[in-house]
Amino acid sequence: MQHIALLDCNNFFVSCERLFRPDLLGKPVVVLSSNDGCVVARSKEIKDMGIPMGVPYFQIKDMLTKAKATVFSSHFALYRDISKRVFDVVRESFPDLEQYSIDECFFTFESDDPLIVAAELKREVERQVGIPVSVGIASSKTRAKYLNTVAKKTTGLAYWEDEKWQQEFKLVNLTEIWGVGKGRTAAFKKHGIVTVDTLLSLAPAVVGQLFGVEGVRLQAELLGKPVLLVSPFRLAQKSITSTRSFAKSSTSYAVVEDAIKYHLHQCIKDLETMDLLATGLKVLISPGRYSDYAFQGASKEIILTAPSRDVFVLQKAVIEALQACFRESVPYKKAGILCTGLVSVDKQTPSLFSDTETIHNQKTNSISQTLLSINAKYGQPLLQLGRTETQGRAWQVRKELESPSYTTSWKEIKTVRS
DNA sequence: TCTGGGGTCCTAGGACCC
DNA sequence: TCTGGGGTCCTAGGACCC
Repeated sequence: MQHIALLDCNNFFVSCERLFRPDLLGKPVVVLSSNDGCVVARSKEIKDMGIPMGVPYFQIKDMLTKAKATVFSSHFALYRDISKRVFDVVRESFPDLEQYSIDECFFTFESDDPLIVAAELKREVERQVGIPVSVGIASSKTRAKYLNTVAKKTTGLAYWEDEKWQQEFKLVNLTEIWGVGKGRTAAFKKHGIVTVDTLLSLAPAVVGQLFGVEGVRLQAELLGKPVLLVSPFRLAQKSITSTRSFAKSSTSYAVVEDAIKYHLHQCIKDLETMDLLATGLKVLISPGRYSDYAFQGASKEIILTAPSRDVFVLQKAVIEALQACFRESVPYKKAGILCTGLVSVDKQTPSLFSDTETIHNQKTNSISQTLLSINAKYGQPLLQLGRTETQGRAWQVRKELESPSYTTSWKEIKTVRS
């Protein structure tokens, strides 16, 4: 029988931090989002205290201190590295896995006793990497997702026979289902639909009429008929963004421009890594979401005459766009760049109008390359075109509680004595 | 004082065309 | 007084996810 499994790391960011701080096992730990803004990962002890996901740090700081919780800023270089190690182990047994997020993957397999297969994999990941994982197994992705949450509450493994689905699934609240958020919950509720069985009792045509294609898809998936397929092939990425909130808002053009340049460089670095070019760029600037200026955000899109990742071409365009949408007197709290229309370098179509630009690009490309390689060697961002660190301090993020780079920097590698 | 960042997909509505 | 209909393409914004 064909099964779809979802393997998910338990409290992933917390588990990564604990890997190098085994003294924190069994103790309350949280990891914060960028800027030390919100809680994005919680240990079981924290969840048991009733602290919800995504709550602002400042609101629960006292509570955490009282509980003697350990608090970390997020450390993505570490998490990405550990993530890769987890999937490398899964890939040994299931080479066609589909990586769904930094801490989850789907894979398919055939077996009459799926729990044995999953138990073996769980053991192996935990032995080789040390990150605890849970596996849910079912006949559709949406069902597997749900069983993963069941697994997390029990032994870390879950698989249900048909009978069990009939009995147990009926009264599950739709809010617990993958793909049902605030909007869809409200739409369902308007028609008196709250639990899984009510949705399943409707004819597909009715569901389609009321809730569109997404509704029909969801209904089939919940019935155990797979609509979303597991595929190892990642579709080409469609956009790259780099955005960040400032530690303090600012009305200074120079500060915002500096942030924009920084994000452009981050995007170019990603384009370089993925060997892609961008056809469009968008400059995004916005004030604090909770300030009086909340709706004064602005953005400006630029369509390039030819796909590019040349820092000279892009920076010029981006600064023009910023000047066009920047407003004096608005206190900006966030800035960023969105790259769209990504194309791979070998599929690049030369522009009808870009004769001169091509020549220009060849010259400037080598300068861009040189900048990138210097930065890659010495750790970025050492050298950036037209940018100095003089404005940097003004918008830099807070990251006061970051753990050492145990696995990605030789300088910070852990010393073990015996 | 202090409220994340990076993605994808869908839909409604405007612009445009014949 | 009376002012088309149908199609495509694009974009902004919303919903959702981790």
